Amino acid sequence: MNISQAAKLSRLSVKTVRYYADIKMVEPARNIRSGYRSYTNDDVAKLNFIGKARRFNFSIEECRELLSLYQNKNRSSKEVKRLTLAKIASIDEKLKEFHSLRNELSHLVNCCNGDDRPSCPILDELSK
Amino acid sequence: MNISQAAKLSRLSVKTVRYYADIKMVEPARNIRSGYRSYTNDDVAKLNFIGKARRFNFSIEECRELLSLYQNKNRSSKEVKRLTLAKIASIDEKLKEFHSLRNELSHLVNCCNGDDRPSCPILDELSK
DNA sequence: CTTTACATTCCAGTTAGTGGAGACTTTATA
DNA sequence: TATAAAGTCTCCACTAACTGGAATGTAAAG
Repeated sequence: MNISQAAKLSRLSVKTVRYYADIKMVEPARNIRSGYRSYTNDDVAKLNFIGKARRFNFSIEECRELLSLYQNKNRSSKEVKRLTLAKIASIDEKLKEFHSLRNELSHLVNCCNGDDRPSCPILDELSK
Repeated sequence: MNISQAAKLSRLSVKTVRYYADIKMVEPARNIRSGYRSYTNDDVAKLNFIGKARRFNFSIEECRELLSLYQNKNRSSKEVKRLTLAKIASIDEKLKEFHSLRNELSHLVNCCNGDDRPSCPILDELSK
């Protein structure tokens, strides 16, 4: 199938699918006459896999690792679990950061009148 | 003072301070003989302000807005409060996303043996 | 006078794509 | 069959907010 069909089936944009070909993540065969990329169902399965992994916040490089584990039928689940635990840890870090940011900002907002006068505890804090 | 002194006082890197000059956020005077950037205490205060706002997750463009409000002694606190509330809302969105990611991933991890056998519910989910 | 430290500009790379131009192929319509 | 429209190709530029490095220039110290 052509790229737009593969894109539709994997719910990715054509541009993204082409990008994944460029970075050698999912390299389809080529139609010799037209030069068009020619995707198999297997290629689409890989695209789907990557799309889902990306939505799970795995980076492109992590997707590459997962994809190679996915394709290796003799792999152990240990490595996959390790990657996933690392991802959870990094998400936890971001959660912590954002939680504390949220707290600080909402504290400041609560102190700010938000009226037409110039006095502003938010700016005061930022300039300390 | 020269750029490295300004960088030290504002706890930013020299590269970053130079970058803020390039994008016309904090444009110092120049020493005519050497061409070196010459920072005043006021410039350092601005750098500090930006550094803090960046740590609060405000984008460069938002920093620009905040900085102009900061410098306008007749500003109303309304606008600052509006920007800050919008920032809180966007942080809340990210928190939500990351929370649900975390839940899904930790569910998968709990289902995965993490041993030397190939069976892996994480990969199974990603390939669905 | 030379070494060293600090400064300058400019170019490239980072992440993960997205947008657009210009050219070519395929498909649909008149 | 001619033409128009749709799909695809490659290549380049842009996004955010810096960071790293090269080549070059200036200032301070010994």
